[in-house]
Amino acid sequence: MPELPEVEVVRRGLERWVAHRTVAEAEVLHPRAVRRHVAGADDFTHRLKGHRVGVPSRRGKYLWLPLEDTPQAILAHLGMSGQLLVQPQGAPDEKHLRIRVRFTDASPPASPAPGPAPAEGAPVAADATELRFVDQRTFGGLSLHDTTPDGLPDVIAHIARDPLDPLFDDEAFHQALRRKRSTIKRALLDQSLISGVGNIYADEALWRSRLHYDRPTAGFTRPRTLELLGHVRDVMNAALAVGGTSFDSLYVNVNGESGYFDRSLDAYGREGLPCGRCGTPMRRRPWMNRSSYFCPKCQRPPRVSS
DNA sequence: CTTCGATCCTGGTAGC
DNA sequence: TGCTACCAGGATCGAA
Repeated sequence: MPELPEVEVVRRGLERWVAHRTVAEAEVLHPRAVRRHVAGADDFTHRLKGHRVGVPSRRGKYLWLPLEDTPQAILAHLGMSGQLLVQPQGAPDEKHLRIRVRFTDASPPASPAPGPAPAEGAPVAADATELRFVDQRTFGGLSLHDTTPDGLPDVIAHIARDPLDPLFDDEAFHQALRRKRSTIKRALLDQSLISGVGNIYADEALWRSRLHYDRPTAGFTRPRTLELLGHVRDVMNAALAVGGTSFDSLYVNVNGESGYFDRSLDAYGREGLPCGRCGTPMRRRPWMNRSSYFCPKCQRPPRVSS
């Protein structure tokens, strides 16, 4: 369940290992992984071939690799279980390998290869690596899109800036909340309002803010909105500081190492465990076909709650 | 127009 | 043991 910090960790890995390399060949092993590329798998592979990858960018949970000297980019979304791995060529295929991209050139010099060291007596060129998209549940995928003049893939123009973006507009976000007839957790997960927040960090930020997930947004005061945004940024920065998070064992960062931190979360997944502030057992409630975790004492439900 | 719920997918696990 | 049911959940789409 990669959210913004995990995706940013992947982006950094791609910048390190894939930027400025030229695509030799792409191979689609599962058509569903390119379903957002409407022209199909063959078109996807043909159009990648021979292009040089630029510096990866990210907005919210989306990341993309610009193709240099073209107005196009490879857009990636990891969905729930997607991984982008940089693996030595010849490493065994992962069980859920969906897309493979080989390059004509090596990684930048002076770079130790990711992954396990080559077996003794069978040396592998240190930078003979390829990019792999691995995804058990195939909610994620890759696709090629035209970019807008500011470099954004056109299909994600509706995705809002994320809270770590210097151009994120706190005041505009607050006014949007006030206009909504919605509740705060729904709003936090609405990628057209604020991007990059998923179920885990939403629960964490709400716990820190002592806000119940069903609280209506219309009555939010500016200080309350700003405090919440502060906590959203804090939980994301904390996760970034330890190299991304989530405890779903499916998630592995771009170098093939586990990106999950051991730090216990304060809310998510803590049903029945004591609240870190007041000791009250935390609760889990079914919510939008998933779960919300909260402290029933610190995070009181609104009066008019379903 | 906004809001909201169903749906996609697969592997792990709980329960019988 | 072997089966079923359920759970994880981001984004999209269509219904209300």
